[in-house]
Amino acid sequence: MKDIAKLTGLGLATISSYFNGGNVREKNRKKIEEAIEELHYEVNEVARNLKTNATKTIGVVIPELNNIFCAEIITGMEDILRNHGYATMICDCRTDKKLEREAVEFLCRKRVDGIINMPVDAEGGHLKAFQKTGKPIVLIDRKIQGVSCDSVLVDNEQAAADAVKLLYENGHRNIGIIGGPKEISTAQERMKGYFSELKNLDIPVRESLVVHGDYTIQGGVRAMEELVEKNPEMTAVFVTNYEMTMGAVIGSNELGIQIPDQISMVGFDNLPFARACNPKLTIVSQPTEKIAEKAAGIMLARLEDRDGASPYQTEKLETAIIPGKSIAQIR
Amino acid sequence: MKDIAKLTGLGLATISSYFNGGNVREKNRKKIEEAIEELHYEVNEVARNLKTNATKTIGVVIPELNNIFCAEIITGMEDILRNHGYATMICDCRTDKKLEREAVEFLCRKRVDGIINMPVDAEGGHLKAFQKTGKPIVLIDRKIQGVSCDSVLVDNEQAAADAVKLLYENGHRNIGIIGGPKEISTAQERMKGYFSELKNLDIPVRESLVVHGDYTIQGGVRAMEELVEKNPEMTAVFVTNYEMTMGAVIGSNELGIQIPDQISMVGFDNLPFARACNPKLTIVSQPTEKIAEKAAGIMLARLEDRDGASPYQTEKLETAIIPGKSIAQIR
DNA sequence: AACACGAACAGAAACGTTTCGGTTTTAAAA
DNA sequence: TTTTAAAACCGAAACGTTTCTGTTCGTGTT
Repeated sequence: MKDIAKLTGLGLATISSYFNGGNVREKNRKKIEEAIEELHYEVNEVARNLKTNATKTIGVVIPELNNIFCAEIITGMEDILRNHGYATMICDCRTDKKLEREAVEFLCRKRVDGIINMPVDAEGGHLKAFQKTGKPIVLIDRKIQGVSCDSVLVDNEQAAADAVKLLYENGHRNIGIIGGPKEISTAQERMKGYFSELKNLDIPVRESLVVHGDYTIQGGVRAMEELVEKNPEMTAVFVTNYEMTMGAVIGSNELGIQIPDQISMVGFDNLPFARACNPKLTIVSQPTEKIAEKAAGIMLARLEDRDGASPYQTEKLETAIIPGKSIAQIR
Repeated sequence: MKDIAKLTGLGLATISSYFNGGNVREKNRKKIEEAIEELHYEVNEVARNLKTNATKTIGVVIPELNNIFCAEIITGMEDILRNHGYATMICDCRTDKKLEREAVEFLCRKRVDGIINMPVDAEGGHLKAFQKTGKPIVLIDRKIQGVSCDSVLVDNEQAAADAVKLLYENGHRNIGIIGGPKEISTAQERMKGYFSELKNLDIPVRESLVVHGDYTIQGGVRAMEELVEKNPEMTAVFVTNYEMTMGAVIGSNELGIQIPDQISMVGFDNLPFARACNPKLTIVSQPTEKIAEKAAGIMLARLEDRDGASPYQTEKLETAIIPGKSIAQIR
């Protein structure tokens, strides 16, 4: 920049102004552009970062990158953020609370301008330190108790209720559920939707029809085996996340159970997989693209608006059921 | 840091030395640590970056984040890199050459210390500008002509040959192939492996058995339909990437073709999906974890070693065939 | 006790920007 | 032409480190 100043005879401030959209007289603008060309100048963002105390980088902490649900959301967010000049630093914490905390600390040290987090630790202790910096946090998919910040969620209760209702309408009364880890809010909500809809429909809850998996493929396999073994009269299963849906499909394949002839199934997430199943799976689909948009949008709003005082918002998005052929009409 | 100096009565250089693993007398070390505690000091990495002209950040440019193959590799790399203090900036270029170039430019502006790229543009023009900075580039999965740098690849030709051989051993003689885009090196190599193994086995090539897809699900569906329509005598199909494998499965489901009774299949990548298929799919599996390790390892070596003059290396890793139940023994 | 020598320390300069307060230029109004 | 307000410009200081060039300190040797 000094060289440019020298070459053009202008002051540093003017050059800086040029780069930051300030007002510069046309002929000077020309001179500057010539100088840039000649010197192959490129602004040093690091120096700028130091001075402005902002890195134009936002950190993303997620439980598993190689989980399509996460990957889809990140793809969407990264796109939007990058189009606004923000880089995305991703940290995969392998669904481990300790690693999650470390990831946040790491990003903190890297001085990201904000963090988007799909939390593993429902207590939220891992975010406390970062929050003290006053920089924005956006939670996605799962809510957290202690941390006051924006979040974008999905109406999981409604999603589960819809799934149960759909099965009911097709004549099913013995509907099993493969739920998620009890401490994760999405799992609680989906479970709640299941219970409330059963109650709604005057179907008594049977404990043996309720199994808790751990949101993994292997967990889905085991849960499916358990359900089938314990409930010979069961006619349908609702599986509450993608990995376990895969597991449930694997499980029924390996048990030799025909879907939907012997058991009907409603899965969760990932349309391509559902479509690749034989028969095509009926699933609850989450609006990943919208989640990404909302999360990135809120983050950008917090970062660009100086009137940061707007109250924290919680977006709740609707899911949809994508019909397949995995539900048998019975009776 | 100045405050720390003031508080301890030490000089700036000593404090800096303390933070960079230099020698500091024990009592001074203590003093410094107390001061840090009292001031809640944390080093400002941005300032450090400015001074050292390194950001401890490496950029990753890939065609699609939400493609398990990419996601798995990134997961592995990110883990390793972060454990060495490096952050990972991910750019998903949506399999678009123009976006890929923009991504590289973006990362260049962000002053990443190196770029790991799974290239979309086989010409490699998008990397030229970055290469001029003298910073390291590591190519993964696909090779490129013009750019001289390290790369870590997979032995695609062997992979394809293995698949064909396996089908042959099970009695198949009319083996179709769903190949990838002609300009992508992995697709070329897999195709080459198919041809050379056929030749090896004295099976004449039939043009109608060779279809080029575009590495997408939809492309796989279409390719499968085309193959089936054109080749009533075909008994087996080899599909050469994950998305198209999914597509081929979808296609045969929708055409009502039984696997493996009517057509045998060997797919590519993603064990969980293969296992979830009914029947379980036999696939060629790429060593994503190893690719990640190698790529991150090479990158770190380039960054840490000052004798950067070591010659560029090209790692070629072996694939494996994971047996399923999608191959029928015929004749 | 004097000496030498390496380890430990000190201070200033530099990295490349932005920004603040103040000055000059420009163009419109009188 | 003069006046005036706004627009454009200038240079120094600052952001928080690292590093270079010396200086001082500690320790073991004669």
